[in-house]
Amino acid sequence: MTDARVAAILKRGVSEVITEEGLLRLLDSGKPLTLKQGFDPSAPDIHLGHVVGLRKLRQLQELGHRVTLIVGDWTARIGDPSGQSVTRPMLTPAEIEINSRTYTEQFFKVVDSQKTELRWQSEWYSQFRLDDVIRLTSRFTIAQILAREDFSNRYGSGNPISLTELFYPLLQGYDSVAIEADVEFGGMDQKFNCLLGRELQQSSGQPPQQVFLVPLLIGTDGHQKMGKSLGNDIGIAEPPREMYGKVMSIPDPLIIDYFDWVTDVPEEEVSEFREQLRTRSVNPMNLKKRLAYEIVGQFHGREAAEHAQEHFAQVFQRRETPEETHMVEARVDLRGVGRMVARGEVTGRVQADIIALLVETGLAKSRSEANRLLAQGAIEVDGAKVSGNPVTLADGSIIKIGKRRFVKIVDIAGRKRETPGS
RNA sequence: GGAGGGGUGCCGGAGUGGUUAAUCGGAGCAGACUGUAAAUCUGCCGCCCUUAUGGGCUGCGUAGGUUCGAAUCCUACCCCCUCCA
Repeated sequence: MTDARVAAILKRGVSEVITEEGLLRLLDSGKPLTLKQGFDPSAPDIHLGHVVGLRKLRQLQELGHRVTLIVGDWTARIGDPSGQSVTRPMLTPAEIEINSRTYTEQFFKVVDSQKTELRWQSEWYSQFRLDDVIRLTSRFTIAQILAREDFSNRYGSGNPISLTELFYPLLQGYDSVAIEADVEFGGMDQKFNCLLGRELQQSSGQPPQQVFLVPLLIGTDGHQKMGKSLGNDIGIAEPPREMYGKVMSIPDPLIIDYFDWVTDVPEEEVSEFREQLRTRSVNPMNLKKRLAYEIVGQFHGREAAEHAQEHFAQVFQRRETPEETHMVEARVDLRGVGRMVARGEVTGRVQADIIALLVETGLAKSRSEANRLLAQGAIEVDGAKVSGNPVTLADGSIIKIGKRRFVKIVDIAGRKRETPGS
């Protein structure tokens, strides 16, 4: 009776299910399943790439299944070698704690917290003794580990592989044993690790978990899988405008994948979009606007999505200055910026050292960078391009840097003069 | 333990005594074009002073040394990789 719903779940945003028969059998059994999802607390922010899988968890929760979220506080010490980068720095327990809190908070924006159990790897690994480690490692051979492509590539090209990295898949796999997982979820790059879990469960006398692999969403750069460290991510905790804008910046070929994997736009409509793109009967930008609207709406609500859309149209399409009420504010004492001299107390206008202002408000990393921006004509104040220093501005002036960064100046000193009490 | 190779800017990777803040590619930033797409073109891309011209400082694993002058030569040390055992 759940067949139609299950079929829908398996249709979109799925790369591979191992094994599909196994999964269907479990789903048909009527028993609430334990869906395993692990996370590495070194990266606290969830982005759309994660959402592809999280949506699947959510959908299955709605059929009555339970998610077990594993905090990888031990694997985080190693750093996931999936990919090909080298060993990462270890995290302190305090950092892990903070990251975990942020992570779970965001996690539950997609997944139902009522149907989720949170487990820490340290629950079982802190009890581990050397004989446990030996027992675990003895079940695998180097050849098995090197069967994994990124390991063998690194090995073949002479890049280092630390022994601890070889442990990563083992630990992740053993987690499945510890919680008796029925299904493990992950991106395609987790295939090897998930399969290892199956083997460990089998040799521990448990039925092997099914593996539910979702595709890897390409990031805003259009080339690499989405990841915070690559700077091509769209975080689900980002403010609506930011999120909307980032979606608008994805290259056209990604539009359909995004619709398909991270929105609820009906299948038929997505097919229509695909066709329109193919025949060029639509300006892709319009589809992207719809996409951005859907995505922002999913995380911030309809109203925020509408505002973001309007803001986008205003600032980037009509090239107007955004409403001040939503602008980032830079609180500075206009009399104290750099070495500039405050004049014109009466009108409130002062000659400000724009370079110092940019640096002090964090809009430029260094004075050199600020100078460069100025020299390249990237700075506007109150709608007029700035070509030299100093610059006349006042409390409430708006500075624009490049195409998309706007900052409103709030003069602390000025405010103080007006309201001496606060 | 032995033999060989290597550590250069965010990444890749040139450079083996001076004109090298360090060729080139990628990433990034800015400008033009535009749909905050792609492609393309242009400029920038260590820090600081300077309106600008220009100048100063730091920099090629670490610490010393040779030299008028070193990423480039010498010494010691640290780290990485490959092969043999």
